[in-house]
Amino acid sequence: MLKCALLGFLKYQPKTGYELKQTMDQSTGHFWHAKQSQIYTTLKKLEQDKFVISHAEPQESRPDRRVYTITEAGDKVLQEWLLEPVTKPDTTKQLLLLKLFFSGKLEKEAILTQLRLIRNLHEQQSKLYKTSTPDFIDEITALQPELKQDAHLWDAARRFGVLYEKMYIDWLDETIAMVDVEF
Amino acid sequence: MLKCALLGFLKYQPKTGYELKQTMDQSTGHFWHAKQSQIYTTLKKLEQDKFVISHAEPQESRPDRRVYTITEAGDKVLQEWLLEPVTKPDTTKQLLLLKLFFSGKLEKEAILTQLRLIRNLHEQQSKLYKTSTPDFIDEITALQPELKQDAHLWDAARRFGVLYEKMYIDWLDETIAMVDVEF
DNA sequence: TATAACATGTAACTAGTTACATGATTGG
DNA sequence: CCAATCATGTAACTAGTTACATGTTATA
Repeated sequence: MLKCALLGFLKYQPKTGYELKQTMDQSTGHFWHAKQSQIYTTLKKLEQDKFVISHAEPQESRPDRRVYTITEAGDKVLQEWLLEPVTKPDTTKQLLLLKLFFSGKLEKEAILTQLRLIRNLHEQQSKLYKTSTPDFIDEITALQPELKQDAHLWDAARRFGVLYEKMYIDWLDETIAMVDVEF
Repeated sequence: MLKCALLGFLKYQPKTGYELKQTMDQSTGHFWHAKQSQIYTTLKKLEQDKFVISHAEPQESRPDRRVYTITEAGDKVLQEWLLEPVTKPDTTKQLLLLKLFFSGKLEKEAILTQLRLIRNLHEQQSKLYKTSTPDFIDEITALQPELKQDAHLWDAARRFGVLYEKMYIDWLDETIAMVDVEF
């Protein structure tokens, strides 16, 4: 699906592999991510399939920037993919839950330490999402009114992050309390 | 990590690949799953590494059951894995969010249909988790008191499922309402 | 003086999915 | 009679990760 994600970003504007990585990290990072190396190999495949074309922009003292542009064929597959409904919930893999599931024989403190460590991480993550974005939507709407709806959906995805982190922390607090009592 | 999950289950008792699949689906299914084929190939690797041993139990009119047992070496790696803390939050991939993120140019009804479809799925999923388990913990504690703590952690994992589905549905309702107003 | 940002990519690997192949028994 | 359950596995594939390789410029 990374293919479709890259096409999605390139639909807005042509970008290099390097820029795509940054854009992803800043926007879809919390629900879709990829390593730089995978982005480069996927772009190569997309170009073989003629869903994107690239041209090299020479630079002094740096490797050429290879800028990718979506083609009509690419636009078509993107459109088809967007219209094809998601028909099953994502099966997420949660390492922490897996480990916890098998941790019944561990010492109380080992479990609590683990849970508190993860709690800190989620606390931090939570803060990242809380930058207010109604403003941001107003700004986009003022500058690029054609992106108004896009901006609302971007914010919906951000909201998911906010609610997810809140839920996660609530669950951790409840679980920490339970371990405290039962172990 | 499937390796560790399989070792975790085999620690409780020897099982076949087929049984491991069923056990996973019923217990860790919502945060860790695997296809039957992957389970078989992973068991083979675990046996090469001497972390499990297997023996064939002949059966009439069916393939032999190949029952896997965890070895001492396997127990050791399991233990090490359990003690090694998880130091970063899971990066989950959410196909629905990815698609939604790029759906700004879709028709209002296409988006709403998609969101409602997913809402149904999560509604169903949600019901699966809501079977009360305080009873179940009491039962385990009565029959196998040595598993009492395990049972509490299994229930914590289930609780995560409950809270996750609730959060997801809340977010969907909020997003559906937003699309209704803004599109 | 070191490290982050810029900028590209390949090779080897691990993980996971899909499709195939086989075949009896049980329940609706 | 058809589908589900039991029960094993392989082959080919896609997806994703880790490690390597190169080299400049700006900033702290």
